[in-house]
Amino acid sequence: MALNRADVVEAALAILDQYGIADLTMRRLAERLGVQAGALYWHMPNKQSLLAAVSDVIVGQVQLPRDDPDWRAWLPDWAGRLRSTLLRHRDAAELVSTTRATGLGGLDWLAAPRRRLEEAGVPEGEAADAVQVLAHFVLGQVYEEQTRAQLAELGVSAPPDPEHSERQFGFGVRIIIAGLAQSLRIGG
Amino acid sequence: MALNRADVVEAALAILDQYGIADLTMRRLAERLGVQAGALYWHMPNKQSLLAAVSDVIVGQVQLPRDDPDWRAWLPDWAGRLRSTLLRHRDAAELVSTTRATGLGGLDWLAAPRRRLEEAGVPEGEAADAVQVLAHFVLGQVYEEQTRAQLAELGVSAPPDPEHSERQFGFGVRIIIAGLAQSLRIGG
DNA sequence: ACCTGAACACCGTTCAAGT
DNA sequence: ACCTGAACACCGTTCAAGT
Repeated sequence: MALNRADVVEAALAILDQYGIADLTMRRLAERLGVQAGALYWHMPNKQSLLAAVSDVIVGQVQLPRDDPDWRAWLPDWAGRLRSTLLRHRDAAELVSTTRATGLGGLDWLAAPRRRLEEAGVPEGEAADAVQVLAHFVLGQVYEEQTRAQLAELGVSAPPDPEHSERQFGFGVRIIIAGLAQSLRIGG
Repeated sequence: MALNRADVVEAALAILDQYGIADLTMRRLAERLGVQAGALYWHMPNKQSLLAAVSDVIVGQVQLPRDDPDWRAWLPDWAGRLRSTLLRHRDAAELVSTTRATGLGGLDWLAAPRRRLEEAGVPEGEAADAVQVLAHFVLGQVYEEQTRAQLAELGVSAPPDPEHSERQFGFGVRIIIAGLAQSLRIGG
């Protein structure tokens, strides 16, 4: 059977998970699919689009928290889910960061937290900015976690303490939520 | 005269500023220095180290704010200086982010803000975490600013509104400072 | 000590030609 | 419609050999 776009993206994600972003090359991907490298360009315009598609799949896996009347509980929950989804895929934070920066991703995965803040009475623009702050923190934090974990795998550095990462993450999220609560001066 | 490490790093920074990180290749760098690519490996162990060295030069250019009895004024000042230093060099946010994640940078450029918080009475560990939150935000924000600016240069997207970036940055910094002030419950 | 020349093992992308 | 084969223009890195 002939290949389709979804097959290509799925195989790319599998390579990412197993070998990391450095080994996610068009040639390796083609090999895994039993096809020549050039064939991939029938399904994708270029590598950037492929990476964006993989990024979309990953952030699409973030499950939204149940409704909670308190946005100060809902938002940390969401941030935690984003983090654990990223941690499930190798180099995911790096991939999602670059995709976000280039604006090539086709999924507006910050829409949900943005809407949650707007429901709480935060004006549109501020809700967008607020979610951006949180997203930058989560991506930056997980990026570092994932890089350090891989360096440890190579024996370059000591393995990172998972509890420390957890604490650091919680601390950052709390700070941002507290700052939001004060700056936006809103209720539940 | 024979080349030295400093010459190599300086030339690398010049290429970064002019052409961006994608064009900062060992071969182009060698060409600019009038030398064969292999010669660079006499001065640097590999490309990663070169990038880390360039990153060190950039973050080393951040000038510290004058002493201010109020850390709530000092820290935003520092964040603003970090941002403008990054904006002066093409792709600097991306470069510094990856260097930070890999831990290859030789410069502890977060030491100053960390110390400033400790002087204000924040316990060591919390000061480090707090500065980390701020750093992740600045890097993430500028990363996006720089990528969008380059996309606009290529005519791919509309040029970003500098006032919007400014406002968004100020908003994020304010949120984080407010959150810190509340979570750490410290004085001037 | 510092660099050349040349190679090795790769990349992403294009495109005429095949089926 | 979908893929092959082969090329183009690159990469980072190594290393014997030169000066």
